[in-house]
Amino acid sequence: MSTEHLQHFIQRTIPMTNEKAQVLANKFERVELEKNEYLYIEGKISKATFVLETGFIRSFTLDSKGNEVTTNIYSPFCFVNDVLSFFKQQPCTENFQTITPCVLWKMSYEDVQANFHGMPEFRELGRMMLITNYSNLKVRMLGMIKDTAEQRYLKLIEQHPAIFQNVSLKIIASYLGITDTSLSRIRKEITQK
Amino acid sequence: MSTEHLQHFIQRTIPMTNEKAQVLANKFERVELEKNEYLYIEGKISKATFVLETGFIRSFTLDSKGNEVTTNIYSPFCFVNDVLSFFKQQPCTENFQTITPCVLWKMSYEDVQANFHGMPEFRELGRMMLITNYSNLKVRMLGMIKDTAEQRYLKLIEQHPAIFQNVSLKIIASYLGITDTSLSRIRKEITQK
DNA sequence: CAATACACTTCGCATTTGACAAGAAATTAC
DNA sequence: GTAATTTCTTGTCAAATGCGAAGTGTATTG
Repeated sequence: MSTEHLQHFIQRTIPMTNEKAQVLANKFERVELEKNEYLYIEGKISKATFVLETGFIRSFTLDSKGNEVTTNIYSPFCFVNDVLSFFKQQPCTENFQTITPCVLWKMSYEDVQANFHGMPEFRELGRMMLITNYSNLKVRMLGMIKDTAEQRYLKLIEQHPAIFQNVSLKIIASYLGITDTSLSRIRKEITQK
Repeated sequence: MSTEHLQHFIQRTIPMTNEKAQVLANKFERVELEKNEYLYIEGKISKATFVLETGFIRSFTLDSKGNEVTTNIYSPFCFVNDVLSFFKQQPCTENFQTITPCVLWKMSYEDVQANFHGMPEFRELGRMMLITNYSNLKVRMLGMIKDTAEQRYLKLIEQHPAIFQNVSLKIIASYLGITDTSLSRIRKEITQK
């Protein structure tokens, strides 16, 4: 299978020559997953890190009442991992599950370790993964604070319309921090305007 | 003024010899601030990074209705900075303000840059700053999802009792994601148990 | 095709939470 | 020490939100 798109993703993330990017891309293993398969389980230690090429993935955890709460929805191309669990080899704090069939690129913890010291580009990629994740989390956190549920919904439609063709409104609602009932009400109000 | 405590903080963060830690510590400049002074202003680019030795600081932003929402409360010893603004030299997304008089250790962006390449310990400290901030943010985010306001309140008392002697309940309530009215009700219920 | 499951919407009701205002207590300023 | 300000609590009321159930439409399966 072609690593062409993966290579471009790497170059978008960290500028480097085609050759270097090709070397890095070849260190990933292609993985296909069905719908509803798990990448990470809460409480277990992450053994691999992923890049998503096609499909949709969500991370979720349980609230105090036992309800599943979606913490993130991943659409391609992007890193998919529990960075803290992976780098610090501590238990995952969330579950990661495919929402649709997915094509992923996988690298094991051992492979990352083996390449980390020899290749500066590798370290840079790891660093960028951390910064990207942190940045996304912060944007999300501030969005939760500053915006109303309706504003978050409109932003999501605008920025990730593909999610609405592939992910159920129940999961989207949970990601927006509301129930599917409330989301339904919001959608009704918007169409009436 | 003695850099002794700063040096120990550095060594707790990244294990290194006393000599190395002393060199690093000496690159910080001691700063004293009054109550209610600002370290960072939303929209401006961070020019310095801080370590808090004594006092309390909060970060906050405005929600869609213009209310101040406290995003974090900092108590010593800890890093205080808008990491993304500092490292990527992009506008701050929050305001940082002293809640009490504070003693801080400051390093300018230029000094960090000047030392970053020569000293591996420096890079490590920067990396650890990023990881610590990310980890804290993630714990906070998950706490907001998984716990009730009462549970968050009890955890804060348990883990940072000193905050309750130095920070107003209005700010604490906002940090917990509720109004001061709700916090007052929670406190009442707890004492009645 | 029929049966079943699933996704989404909608209704009524209960609960939670916030907004506002009043008042008590504590702190600060002069 | 007194006045002024701020902080904290408490009550009432209104709005927002979640919950459970019912109903509709769509997709899936045997």
